[in-house]
Amino acid sequence: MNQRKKQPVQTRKDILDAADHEFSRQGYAGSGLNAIISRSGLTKGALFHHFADKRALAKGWIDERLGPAIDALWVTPLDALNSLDAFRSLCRERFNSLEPDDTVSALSAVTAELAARDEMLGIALDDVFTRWRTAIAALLERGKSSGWIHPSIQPANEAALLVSTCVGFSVTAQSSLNPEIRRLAFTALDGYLETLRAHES
Amino acid sequence: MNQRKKQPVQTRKDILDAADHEFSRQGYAGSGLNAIISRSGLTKGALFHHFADKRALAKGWIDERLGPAIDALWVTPLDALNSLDAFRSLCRERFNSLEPDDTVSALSAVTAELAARDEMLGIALDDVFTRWRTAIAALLERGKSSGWIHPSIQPANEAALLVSTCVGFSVTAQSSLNPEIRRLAFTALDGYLETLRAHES
DNA sequence: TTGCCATCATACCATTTGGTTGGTATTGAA
DNA sequence: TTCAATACCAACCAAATGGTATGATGGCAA
Repeated sequence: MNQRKKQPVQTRKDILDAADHEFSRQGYAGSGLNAIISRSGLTKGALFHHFADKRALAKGWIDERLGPAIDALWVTPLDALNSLDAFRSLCRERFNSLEPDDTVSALSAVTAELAARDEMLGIALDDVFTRWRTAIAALLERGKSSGWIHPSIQPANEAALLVSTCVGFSVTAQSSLNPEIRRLAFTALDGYLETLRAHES
Repeated sequence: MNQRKKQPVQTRKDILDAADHEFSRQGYAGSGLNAIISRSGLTKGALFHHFADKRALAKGWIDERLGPAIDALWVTPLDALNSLDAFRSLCRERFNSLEPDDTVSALSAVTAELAARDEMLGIALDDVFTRWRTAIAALLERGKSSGWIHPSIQPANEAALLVSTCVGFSVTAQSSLNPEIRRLAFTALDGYLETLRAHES
């Protein structure tokens, strides 16, 4: 009775949407399955039909929502860039914005919570970070070829540092009461990015 | 019956020790009070006698354990330094170590989990970060006076960036499957620290 | 049209959650 | 020695947790 029209694709999407909303805001342990199904408008039967358990739901969320969201915010834009100034502009756009970036902070929070404790989810999260790092490293590599990045720069090292710094931004920004701290840190980061430039000679 | 000898100071210490162990590893939401009292060897009556509720326990943990642990790892050592090389050595010692630093990663994880959601705990965590940032800024300020930090450097900015980066390290290190990433990122960080040096002339 | 499986809903389950209650033993001050 | 406040324990509690059992319905192949 009161059975909704059967639409498994949409149903799965609705569940992942609700999971995204909860996991992003409350973390993994902080999100209850009841809250998720309540938000999705579905029932526990639908949830456990599409996902084996809570972990599988989190895995689906990381692979199909969190990862693509990071790709859209960073990876894809980075692939299109071809100058240091454009890179600095993108960083400024992402970090100097007033509202805290909930996508990166969700990735950071769930990584801090789960990566060391759950191997499967840790690997899924590592995939996201790897794509991010690779996109930055590829950009710097292009810069070395094109001559706007200093030849002594090692792209993989800088990429690892930059991703770490982005994550650190999102976490510390949650804490710092005055949003000024975020701006101060970015100013320093922007100065650091400038040091990557090939010296005019 | 079976009443342990009354020692309120020791009891409170035991509870905070157990809370430290659980909160550091499982996070706030992931830590159950039952697990904490079970580890402490005490009972729920003792816990709720010394702490009003779970939040108050977390507040006590941050103020009396997590904060002082960060002070011991960073603030106090930083206060004793007086050269850029010594600063770089301290960073290398803290980050290039094989085992992940559980103190900073605990601070990072609990900040990502709570800072935006709980004002009281957020303020307590902000205190820890502020002391950390202040210690770095003070060091850089000394460096400018002594002439081993470039005059154009703005200590507050660099301090905010460095703390963010430290936090980012601890989080991303949890995820990255190969510990090499940590080393790559540190190498880049070390290169960045060198750019703070006053130019020989 | 029939039959069957995927897709849902409903009701239920054991366990765990943070938190209380009422009491007992200990302690230090009077 | 008395006495009240402190420190602690054991048992209990309602609510929420992740998860299951069962059944109903829809759609599609035969």
